[in-house]
Amino acid sequence: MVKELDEKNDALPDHVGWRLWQASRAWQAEFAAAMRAAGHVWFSEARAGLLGHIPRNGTRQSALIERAATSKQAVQQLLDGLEAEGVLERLPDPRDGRGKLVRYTRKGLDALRDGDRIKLQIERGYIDRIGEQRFAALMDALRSLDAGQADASGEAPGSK
Amino acid sequence: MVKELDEKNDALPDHVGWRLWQASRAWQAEFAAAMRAAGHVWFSEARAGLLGHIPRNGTRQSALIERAATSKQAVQQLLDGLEAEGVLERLPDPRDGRGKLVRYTRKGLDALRDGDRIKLQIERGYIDRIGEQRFAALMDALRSLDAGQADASGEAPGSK
DNA sequence: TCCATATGGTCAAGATACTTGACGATATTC
DNA sequence: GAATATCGTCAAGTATCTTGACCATATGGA
Repeated sequence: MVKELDEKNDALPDHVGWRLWQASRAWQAEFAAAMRAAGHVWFSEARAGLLGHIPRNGTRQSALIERAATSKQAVQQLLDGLEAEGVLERLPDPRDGRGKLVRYTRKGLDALRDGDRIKLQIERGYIDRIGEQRFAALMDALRSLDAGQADASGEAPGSK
Repeated sequence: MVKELDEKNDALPDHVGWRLWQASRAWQAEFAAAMRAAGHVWFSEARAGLLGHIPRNGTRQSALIERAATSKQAVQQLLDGLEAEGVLERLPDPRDGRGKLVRYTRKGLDALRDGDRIKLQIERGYIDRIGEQRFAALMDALRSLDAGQADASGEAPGSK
């Protein structure tokens, strides 16, 4: 592999968005690999994104749709898949004949447990890499960022 | 919309991975919306991810494949699309009969220019939200994280 | 020089994730 | 009750990415 001279590393991006994207991708790849290695072969990033919005005690499907920033149909399809995998189950909502409740199965709760363990492992790795202080500053900044936008931002698509 | 009592906010995730993912998604949504509003309707996140690996003076397709963490076929398909949109063009590599060079068209360079402007706008918004210091700490942590892993990490798939 | 092997790129087919549009069933509001 | 809104589903299409197979050109060594 010859290093061409006229292709010297002419500035790859170094702005917040790029850095966030790269960091997020790296984290997800590491996490997904560990989850699959732990036997949760059904795991995918899209599914993880949805599960992140489902608290341990379950939720109503409609509430889930509000939280996730996608269309209700996308949420539904992910739920279909997770239900077929036996990670979740859907029950009729006793308080609303139209609604459904989503909750974890035993298998789903096991996955959450493994996920928590893996998260801690990855976090330890990060602290080793950049130090406790930088890591704390990172979390602080990310939390502030989140808090600062909660209101504005965009509409979920497909909600016609 | 009635607030059910037994559904009170039972801990949504608050770990690095989740925060990074949310922050990354928010940034990308904001950026993509602004790009499309600026007339670059061909813009998508996947395409942006690829363009981020193409320096302004172009690159060889094979070098691009090394940088992007996906299969050569995925890269090719994205390039096909971007070429069809007139954002990029591919030329035969004069130094390697097999190779191709990828470079921006006028349209592509215009988009890069608008992109730079939008990035700065978003960055200013972030600084307004969380303050200069937190923002600097965020960038510092993200850069350290990136530097600290450059070596390890995973193989690109599909490279059989 | 010629052959084996590696590399750069393409074609094709399938899986996943997501989007839009249309539609029933139940709630809510007046 | 009737009009309207909400909840969920079905169906079809698009974008992205994956794997596998395949040529064409380079490269390295006998």
